[in-house]
Formats: sequence, C-alpha cells, structure tokens
Amino acid sequence: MPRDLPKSAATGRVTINDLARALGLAKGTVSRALNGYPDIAETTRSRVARTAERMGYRPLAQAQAIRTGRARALGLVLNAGGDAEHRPFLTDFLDGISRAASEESWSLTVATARDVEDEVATMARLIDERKVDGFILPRTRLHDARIDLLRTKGVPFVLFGRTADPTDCAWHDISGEDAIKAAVIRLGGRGHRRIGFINGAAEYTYASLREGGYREGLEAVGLPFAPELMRVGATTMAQGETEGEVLLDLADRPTAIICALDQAALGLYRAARRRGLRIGPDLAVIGYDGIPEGAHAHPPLTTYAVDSRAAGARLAKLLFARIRGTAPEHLRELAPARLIARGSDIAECYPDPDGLPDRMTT
Amino acid sequence: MPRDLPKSAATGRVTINDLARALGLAKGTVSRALNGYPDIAETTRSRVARTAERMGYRPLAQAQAIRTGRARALGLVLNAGGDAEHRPFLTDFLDGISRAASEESWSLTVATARDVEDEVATMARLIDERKVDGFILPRTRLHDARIDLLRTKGVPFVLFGRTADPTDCAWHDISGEDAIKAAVIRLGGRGHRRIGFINGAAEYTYASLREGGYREGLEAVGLPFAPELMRVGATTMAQGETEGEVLLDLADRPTAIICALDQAALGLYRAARRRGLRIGPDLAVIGYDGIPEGAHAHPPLTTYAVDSRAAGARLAKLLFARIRGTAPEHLRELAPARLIARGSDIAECYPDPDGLPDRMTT
DNA sequence: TTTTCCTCCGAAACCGGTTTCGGCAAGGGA
DNA sequence: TCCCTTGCCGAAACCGGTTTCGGAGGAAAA
Repeated sequence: MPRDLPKSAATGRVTINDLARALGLAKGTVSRALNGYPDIAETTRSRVARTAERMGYRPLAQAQAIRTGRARALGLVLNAGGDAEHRPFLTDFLDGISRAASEESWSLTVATARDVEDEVATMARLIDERKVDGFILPRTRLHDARIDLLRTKGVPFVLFGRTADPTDCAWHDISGEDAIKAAVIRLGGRGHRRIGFINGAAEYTYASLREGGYREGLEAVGLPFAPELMRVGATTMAQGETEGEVLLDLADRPTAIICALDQAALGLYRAARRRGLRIGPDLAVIGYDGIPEGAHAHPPLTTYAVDSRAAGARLAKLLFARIRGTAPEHLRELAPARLIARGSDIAECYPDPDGLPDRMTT
Repeated sequence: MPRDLPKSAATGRVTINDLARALGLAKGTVSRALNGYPDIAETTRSRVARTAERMGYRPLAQAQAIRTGRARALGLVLNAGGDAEHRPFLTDFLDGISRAASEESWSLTVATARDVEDEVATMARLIDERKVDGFILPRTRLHDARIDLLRTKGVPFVLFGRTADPTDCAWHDISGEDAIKAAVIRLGGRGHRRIGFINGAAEYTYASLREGGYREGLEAVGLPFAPELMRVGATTMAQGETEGEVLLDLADRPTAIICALDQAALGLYRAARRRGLRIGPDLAVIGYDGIPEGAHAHPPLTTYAVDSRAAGARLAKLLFARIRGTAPEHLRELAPARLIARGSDIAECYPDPDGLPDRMTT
C-alpha cells in the first residue's frame, strides 16, 4: 500500500487536504475535479476519483454546506399531536424517502410538532439553522400555514397531497378521488342504490377531494347525492364505529358504505356486527389505505391500497428536482391507488373458516 | 430600530460577523461570550446575549460542526426490512426523541435499512460524513453488529433494549421480564395451572429476557416449566394466530396464555374464537405493548403498556450525557411497563355490548 | 518566428463559525 | 514607584471544504 498517510492525525478522517497531498495537487484542484468542473483534464479527474475512492475520502457535508449553502438534508416535520394514531405506514414512508435520499448521499432530518403553530415554528428553526435544504409536507390542508411559511422564506418544498392554492407548489399525491369514484361505480354496478360514505378529517385536502370523488361516482351511476348518507371526521376505528352506527340506524339504511380510511372501515365492521348485519351479504364495505389488518378481517376488507414507500421515494426525487431549480409546475404527479378486491363488498357470504360462531374478537 | 443591518446581504441570515459589527466587538469575542468562556466580562456577555436575541441570531450548525466536530444531530437507523409491520408507536417514539433534542437545539437524522448489514453500512456512512454525533439503537439483539461498529469507531450510542455484552453500553429499556413475570403470578394467583407463553422474535434480546420472566413467574407460583407451553417467533397477528392454534390444540391445553406482543394476542383471539373458546371464561389472555387496538378488542385486552414517547425522550437525554462524556455505566435505566387491567384475563364473561352474535369482525 | 488562444492547474480568498495567543490596562502588593 | 497579576478583549489561525482569478505552457494561427 502506497504512502497515503497521514490522514489528518487527530480525527482519523481523510480530508481533502490529505487527498491533495497524496496526489501532489492543490486542494482547490481536487475539489473541482471531484465536482466536475470543466477546467480539469480528464486524466486528472479520473486519477483523483480513483485515489479518492481508494483512500475512502468522503466530503464532510457540513463543510460543503457552509460555502454552498446546501446541507444535503431533506426535512420532514411530523405532526405528533392529538389523533396521531392513524399513520399506519410511517416506516414504509420513511424508508422510501431515506432510500432515495441516500442514493444521492443526502440524509433525512425528522422533527415532530404538536399542532400547526408548532409545525411552523419547528420548520422555521430548521430553516434558520440551515439544517435542511427543503421540506416534504405530509397531510396537506386546503389552507396550510406551512406552505405560506415556505413560500415567503423561499425554501423548496414538495407536498404529499394537494392544497387550495397551488402557486409555487410541487406535489405527489395519490388520487383518492378516483379510487372513491371507482368504488361507487363498482358498488352501483352491483345494484346498490343506497351507498354511504364515511370521510376522514375535514381540514385535510384529501377529504374534500374524496368527497368530490364520491359525488362524481354517484353521478356516474345515476344516483342522487343524499346528505344523510355522508359522514365526516372518522380517522380511527372508534370514530368509524360511531359514524357507522349513525348510517346503519338510518330509517332507509345504506346497503353499501365506502370508508375514506381502512381504520374507519374496521370500526364500521363492529357497528354492523352489533346490529346483526353480515358484512358482504347485508352490507358491502370498501375501504381505502390498504392497512395489513384489513387482510385479516372477517371478511377480508376490499380496499384501495396506497404504496407509501413508493410515494416517499417519489417525493424525495421531486424535492431534489425542486431544489435544483426545476419549476414546480413540472413537478406535479398523481398516482392511482390500487384496488385490492377481497370479500367485504360481495354478496356471497364469506365462508367462516370453520363455521363456529364468532364471539370474541377484535 | 437601531442600525443592525446589513445582515449579510446575500442570504438574509444574520451571521456572527453582523453581530460583531453591530456590537463593535471582534467576532471571536462574540463567539466566546455566546459560549460561556470565562474570560468575558459579565456586562459584555449579557450585552451580546441581548443583541443576539434581538437580531435573531442563530449560529449555523454546520459552521460550528466543522470546527467542534459536533453536528448537533442524533442518529436513528430504522430497520425497514421484512416484518417491519410491528412498530406500532413509531410516531410517539420519534416525538419523544425529537422533542428532547429540540430542547437543546439538536436535531434528529433518520435513516432506514433493509437488514443488519445495511444497517451497519448506513451507520458507517453517517459517521464518515459526520452527520450525527451519536446513535440511538432500537431493537437490540443479543449479539449486535451495530454495537460492534460503534464500539470500534468510538462513536457514542445508547440502546433501546439490552445486549449480551454490556461493555461501553448505555441503555434505557422497559422491563418486559418483570411484566411477564407479574402476568404469570397474576394468572397463577387466580388458579391457572397451565399457563402458556407466546414469545416474540428470538434474535432480539427482549425475547430471551421475557422468557426469563416467564420462567421466574412459574417458579414464583410453584409451577413447572413445560416446554410445550411455550412458543417463539410471533410478532404479527397472523403468527400469533398460528402459534395460538398450536397451544390450543394441545391435548392438555393451557387455560391462560401470555403473549409477548399485543399483536400476537389479537391473533390468538381469532384462534380461540375459531375453536369456540371464549376469551376470559375459557381462556385468559394477557398481552404486552399497549397498542390502541387492544382497548377495542372483545373483550378488551389486558396488557402491559409501554410509553414509547417517554422512552424516546429518556434515550435522547442519555445520549446527550453520553456524548458529553458521562461514563456508560452511569447511564443505564430500566423502566417498568404499566399494567392495564381489562377484561381478557378475568373469568367473568365479558358482556357483549348488545348480545348479538359476533360473526363479522377483524 | 511571433502572436494568440486554449487548456489546465496553483494560489488565495472565502464561508461562518471556534479557539489560541498575546497584549493592554487596571489593580494589588511590596 | 515599580513590578507582577489578573481581567478582558482583539487579532489571527484554523476547521474542511468551494470558488475565483490569474498565469504557465503548449498548440494553433498569422
């Protein structure tokens, strides 16, 4: 092994100075070679690259940041306040982002906040300290204070979801409205005439979009919109049960119910069971999200599944493009949810595995 | 407003140079004043502090890092491979860490990995790039490659869990073994003589600890350890169901079963129901974790709950202490799980809300 | 042969902080 | 009065990178 040492005695890290010394070049030259400046001879460039590789040189992100202004980090602020429960795919989502980020040697900085104010304050702090170069905004609202902040500060961002005013906004979203519409059509095509809808939290954009999908679906199958068949604000199993009870206790009760969240659908299962209604034959149910519990429910829940990992990866890529200057108008994507047809929306009675009465259960 | 401007024209940030200029001091003096060096007059110090506050000065973390070697960031590498499902409290956990971190103006860098190798590689990258000052290690194994890496690299870390060789290890853990032992005693005290145990994944430390708790509990109530009553490797509902079936199909089947994970307990519910056994009267069940679904199960699941948010916060604080030089031996904590007594382990039949047969359910 | 133009690299400034070092002035002791 | 501390601050080096600027040298054009 050639004499590459010493590598900055103290820390044990190999710095650009070590590299330059080993190569017999000026450190500025090495830097430009590594960063693809055009005024470096091809032979030199490859020599530098090889030696850097061999010596295991890794630029110190923060040293670069101080000059370039790039921390090489993506920011994600999670709202951990209140009903934080319904976040079934956080690990997958993080994985998607993190994997895409590390492909470019970027990292992911995560923070949490209790409420909207806290979210904005936390983001402001991350910006002031230049800890991140841009943000991924999950759970967008129709009017979103986070977007206002980032717009005025001029910090790049990308939405997981949509918002009322799309100015300056790049986004990736799942077309929940198409899924809900398809669900209505699917049920309508099977003869259902009273189709209920249990929506999620009204302040989020997705809720109004899915309501739109519901209405469009009704129109497509020639059914009138009946206000009493739509409920709002069910994001947990308990809330789904409550709202389900309201619908099932209607004089002219629905024969099918679509839920904007699988969690709510599972709550609805319980409401139905308590009323002696069999999911499938007596009440068709379709959910949305694709949580794993749905597959194990009785009967298994038909649902439109979201690929959170893929969404995270796409969001990271869009944010990279945004940071590098692509106009937000060119960074807007809508991906479809994927239908997983199982037993909860078909009339045949789901065969109970061994015919025993189900007394004790989730 | 006094003339504090200009604040570094280009970026709009106020730097230490702006501050020094506004104060008429050398920037080195300002830095020392802010960092509590003893050779600064008290009057000067407070003047600097006030002006910094008023001008909204925030030191650039990466500029500090390059000299001090401190990125002011905590690292967390999540394993997102395979059976990643059973991570019910990730948001809470992140919240605990993040909140404790931001109290000291630190941040949290999250990465993901598919498997153990990937974990180690990812951590090595974060270390080489000096992106983080220390790691929180969730899901510790008896023999853990991550710990070996950090030991040899001399990077501070703290375990959420324990490990075979505690050298250099600080940790915070929940005493699952005490909980399981208490569960056995609780059941034994009610006359149960055949008490089963469905454990989690064997490679993790917690599994062997909880097995130890199970054995101790049996000894405490004077019962022999029966190998056929113990199953291993159930971390999901489906696996819990499978292992539950094995136990329930035993010739001399258990009258009570403890599950090392609530998820498995919910699977066990289904296995029992399929066999016509009522949870409570026919089979006592106790879980561990405290997932919200347990509260909504029929009957509600008795369990030992873990406070993930508090654990995250403690881990962050321990890691701070570790980074600042406290010896690991002084940074080891064991917190108890909290019993939530509900209906699943008592003999009285849990009153079904409205007496209807439960056919369709999760 | 001289001039001009590239190509390619070295030198030095710079980014925003921290830390070391030295010196001035005031205060205390002899 | 003189000397020696001590308290307090300025100046400058430093951290590990990036970027600007200018010039040496070779090739092409005149």
